[in-house]
Amino acid sequence: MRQSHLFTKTRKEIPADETSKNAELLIRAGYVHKEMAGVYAYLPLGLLVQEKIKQIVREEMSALGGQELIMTALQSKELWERTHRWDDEVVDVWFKSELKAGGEVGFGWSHEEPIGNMMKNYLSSYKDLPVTLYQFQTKLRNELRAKSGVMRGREFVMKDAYSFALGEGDHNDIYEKMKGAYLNVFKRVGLGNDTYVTFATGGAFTQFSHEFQTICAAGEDTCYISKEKGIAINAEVMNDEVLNTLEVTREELIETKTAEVGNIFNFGRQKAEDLGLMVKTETGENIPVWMGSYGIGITRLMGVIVEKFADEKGIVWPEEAAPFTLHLVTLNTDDAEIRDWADGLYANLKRAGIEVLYDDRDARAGEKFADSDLIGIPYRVVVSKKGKEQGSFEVVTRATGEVRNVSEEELFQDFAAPIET
RNA sequence: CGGGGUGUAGCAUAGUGGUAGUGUACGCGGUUUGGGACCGUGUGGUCCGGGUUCGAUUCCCGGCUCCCCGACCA
Repeated sequence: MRQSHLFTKTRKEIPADETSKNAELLIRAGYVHKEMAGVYAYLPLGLLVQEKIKQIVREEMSALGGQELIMTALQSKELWERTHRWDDEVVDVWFKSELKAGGEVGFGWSHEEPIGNMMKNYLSSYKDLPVTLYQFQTKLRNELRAKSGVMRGREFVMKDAYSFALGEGDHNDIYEKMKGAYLNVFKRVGLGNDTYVTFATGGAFTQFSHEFQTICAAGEDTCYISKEKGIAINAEVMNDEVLNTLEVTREELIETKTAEVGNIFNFGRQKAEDLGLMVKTETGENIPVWMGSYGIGITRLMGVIVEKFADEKGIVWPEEAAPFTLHLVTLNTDDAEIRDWADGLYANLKRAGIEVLYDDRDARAGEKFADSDLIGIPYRVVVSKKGKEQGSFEVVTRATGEVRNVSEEELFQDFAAPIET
């Protein structure tokens, strides 16, 4: 994409109404627009990042047999009443509205009930199981207090998955696969070393649920972590009994601020029983199915990535989450020869399937570099008169600041996308 | 939801009971051109409703907004 066509602009000033690093940088660099407290629009650059993260999640969900769908934003009052979760006293994040024809609807803050209910149409025999579904949905939650930029909004994108299995064995199999898939996701977006499978409140069906907590100063949770044992315990369940169960001592654990980037939850048969989601067994008996639900906050994950990798100059995207792989920055744009050279390189890079943002603007070097640092694309390729004389480009790694001078041939060797076979 | 604060131009800010100033961004002219350059010039603004007053952006009341702390986060 040509940067001269990008409608967003960067800003030098820090927005007065943002104190979180993620929102400050995402706004300054032109990734998001704040519509109201806790509600952000995703602009072209922000949408590219969001789609990158979604694609990673999609690949991992697909790999374990998940099927993608999309449920509705409007939800049935009667359905939620059936599971006693319509009442504002029980669920305090509901947005609700009225139908003109009469009756109330809710705006989806979760989709466990609707998806479980819907599956009554499609699951009738043990032969239909197991099945895992997932979606990317904008969740609407009437939070009393939005905060931490995109990390805790009233409107946010979540990947939620739901599994349906005949028995505990099959369920556990899916659950463990899901755990592995989640770890792959966090590894791929560069958070592998700082993300822990965390023991947290289990609810009615199991002693624990598992959260995926990433070490992050801007996070809202507190965990006790042992790096050596790879164990993390959410402060909310931390006690002697839990320590004994997990065979770990208090002294081994370090108290750390974390952000919850995902969770996986086992409902047992209870949820299906509440909803009347039954299948026939081999012997003709009707039994409720075993359900699990699995979430990843896509937009929160984006915020966590910004928080963790940004430096004093701006955002630093890990390669797999970056809106583009290369930031092609051309200097000396008043020189037609240089401009043609850069235009040609841009065309070739695109043809080679490399994702590139081309800063073709007629601006000074300082401004272009400052913008490039702020936007945070992993590699910057500088085209200049100086380089032209030497027949090379300068490649700067955003994360480390490392500078290399490479020929066009070397550039393509380094960045050309592998041919899909 | 309890407590505290806030609101002036696209953004960031100053100031005042009597013509609202600066930076940035933006337009135009010129000098520059490898780390947000400079000179000149121009466009653009007091959250909403009520009250006090000859006159309110300023003072008072109410509302809304946004931010922070706490609570909440199944």
